[in-house]
Amino acid sequence: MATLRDIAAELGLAVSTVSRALSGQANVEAATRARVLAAAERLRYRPNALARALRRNQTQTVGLVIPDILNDFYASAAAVLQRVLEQQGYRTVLALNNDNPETDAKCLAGLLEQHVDGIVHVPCTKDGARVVRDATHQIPVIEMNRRSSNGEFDAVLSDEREGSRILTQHLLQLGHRRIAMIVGPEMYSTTRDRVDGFNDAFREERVSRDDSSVFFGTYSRTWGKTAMEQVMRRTPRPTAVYASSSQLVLGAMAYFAAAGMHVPADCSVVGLGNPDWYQITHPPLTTYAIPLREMGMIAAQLLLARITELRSDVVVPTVTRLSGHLIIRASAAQPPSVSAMPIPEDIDVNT
Amino acid sequence: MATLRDIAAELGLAVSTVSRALSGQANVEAATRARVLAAAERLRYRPNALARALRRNQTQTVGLVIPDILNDFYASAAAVLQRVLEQQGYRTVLALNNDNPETDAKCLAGLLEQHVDGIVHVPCTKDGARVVRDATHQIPVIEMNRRSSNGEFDAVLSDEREGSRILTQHLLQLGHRRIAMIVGPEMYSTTRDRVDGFNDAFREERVSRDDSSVFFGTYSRTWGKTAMEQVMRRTPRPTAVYASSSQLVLGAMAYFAAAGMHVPADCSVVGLGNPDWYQITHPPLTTYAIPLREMGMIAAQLLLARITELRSDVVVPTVTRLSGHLIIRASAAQPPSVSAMPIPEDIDVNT
DNA sequence: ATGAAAGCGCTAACAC
DNA sequence: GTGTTAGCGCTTTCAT
Repeated sequence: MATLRDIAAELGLAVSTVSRALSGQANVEAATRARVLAAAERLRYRPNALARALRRNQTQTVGLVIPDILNDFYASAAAVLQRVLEQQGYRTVLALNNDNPETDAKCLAGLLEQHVDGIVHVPCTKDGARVVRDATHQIPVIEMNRRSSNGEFDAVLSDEREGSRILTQHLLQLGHRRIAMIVGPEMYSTTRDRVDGFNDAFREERVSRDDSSVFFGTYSRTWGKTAMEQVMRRTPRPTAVYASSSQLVLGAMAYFAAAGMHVPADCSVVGLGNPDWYQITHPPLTTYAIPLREMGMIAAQLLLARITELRSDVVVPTVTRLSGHLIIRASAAQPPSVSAMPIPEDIDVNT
Repeated sequence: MATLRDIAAELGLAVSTVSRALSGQANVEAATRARVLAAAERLRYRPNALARALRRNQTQTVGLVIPDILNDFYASAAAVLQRVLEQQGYRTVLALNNDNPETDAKCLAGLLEQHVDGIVHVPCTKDGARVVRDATHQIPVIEMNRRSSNGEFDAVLSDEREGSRILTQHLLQLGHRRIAMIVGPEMYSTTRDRVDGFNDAFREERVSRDDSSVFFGTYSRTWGKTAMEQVMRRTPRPTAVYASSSQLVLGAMAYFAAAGMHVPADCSVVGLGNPDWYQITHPPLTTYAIPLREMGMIAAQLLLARITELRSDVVVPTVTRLSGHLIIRASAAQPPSVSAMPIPEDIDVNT
């Protein structure tokens, strides 16, 4: 690998001069700069980002810690975030925590050792990135999508409570009175927000929530299916289901297909989020789209701002909450006046 | 940030001793090591990966260059790859090239500057990662999924030609004679393989390919839809469609839904790949599943092997080609003896 | 078993 | 405008 020293030797200059020439600083004669550029080209010189980072004490790298790269929810935000940061000359290193606290801690620690300039984090614990705050070398952290309960960090969220309320209201206004809501672990702020929104809608519409219930589990396809089995065993049977993540939707729809039930004739369904394939489910899904791309963008910009910001005084954490929008397609309709359809037993959804 | 020097000062030791103690080397008295460990803990010492990398000339980092993080095709492989590498103590930095040659070159160059120890690359040009080979500092490159035509690199591929053949054969054996195949750009090795497999099947089944055709475009939802419009305008109309990527499937299915056509009654459909949602399309999709996770795993292992391998003698590039398997669901059936259904005009798929 | 010293490739303060 | 110097935090000979 050619280094500054090689160029300097080749040209009989000092390394510092070569450095200045290459990094476009003033105080270098035009002719000298030209010679340096030519030599750099000739020797195939590539700056060593490591050495530069060590010296300047900034890596031009940010860490992104998300639960799962296969989930459209995080991948959408990640894609935009990566692009924005790249445009500003920052690299993004991706770490996957699988919503596992231990893995999460490892990810964070790794990024710290790597001396990233900042972190965008989807927390999965109460404490969030406390590790980073406890570190001796402070770097900005932006929480995205979910929020830890320690309130020390900036956060970019979507208004899932509102989305949930709108979705539930839609169902209520269609005439549904027994609605099943399928969610993941209660410990995530998003889960609580979603449930709160669910309750808000009943309150607002002055409908008793007694006949409706919330099924807590995990945000997985399996739980979507299992929960549906439980839902359909209820008597009287719910007339609508709110599957609050794409994975849950997947499981729920698989259940209906395997059970030979028709949506929305036999049961209405609404989802949350809006991956591409929501358009081609049968029928296309009514859902509340969350502005994931915007969230990624804003998280990136906020992080950039925090990084370049004067480290001088204490900054007060900002919480940005973005609204999504209801997309009415065909999976939610009025409930049947009577529902006497028998429920099949032992359904195998894994086809 | 606490450094080795801080610990050394605290304990009245030399940095080198502290370094040895911390990195678990021999020649350190047990008592000394204990004191060092305690001090490190107390001062919240975190090793500086940058300094270590600069000194040791290896970063314990590998680069992964893929076209698109939102595409299940790449994300599946990426997820596994990341996990395997992490287990072996390597970080993965993700770079997205969008199948754009310029972006690709930038990604590669950036990774080189960052001194990654190796790269896994989905090439989008004839030359692939030639930039890396031309660099003065050689690092191993593994091509994944697609192959550049320069043959200098190891490659981990799936047998898409075979998959394509099997899928087409399935259609042929069901009785289809007019099959439309929708693909992306001819310049990708995968596209060519898929088309070759398509042709193989006709040859093998001794069926004339004259009534069937291949629609080249891009691997996008839009092209899936547009291509379908063109396909359905053909007379006589094809009885089956082979949409050779999930994005193309998405577009095609959206077309059918908007056109009010039924799969497979009005037209059979087969896909390629196997994202989760293929199970809940209406009807569930018959497809050829590609072992993406295995590919990611093998690419990771191969890269690790190349990295740790003696740099001594020239290695001859390995090509690993993995087979997938046909999944028969319900989207492909026998063709109707007669098909006289009119084709609707001006369909809006963007619902 | 421990210490001293050199140096990875770069930048930045300072001298000239 | 250019050179000299110091040093980022670490590993690794080589002495002792």
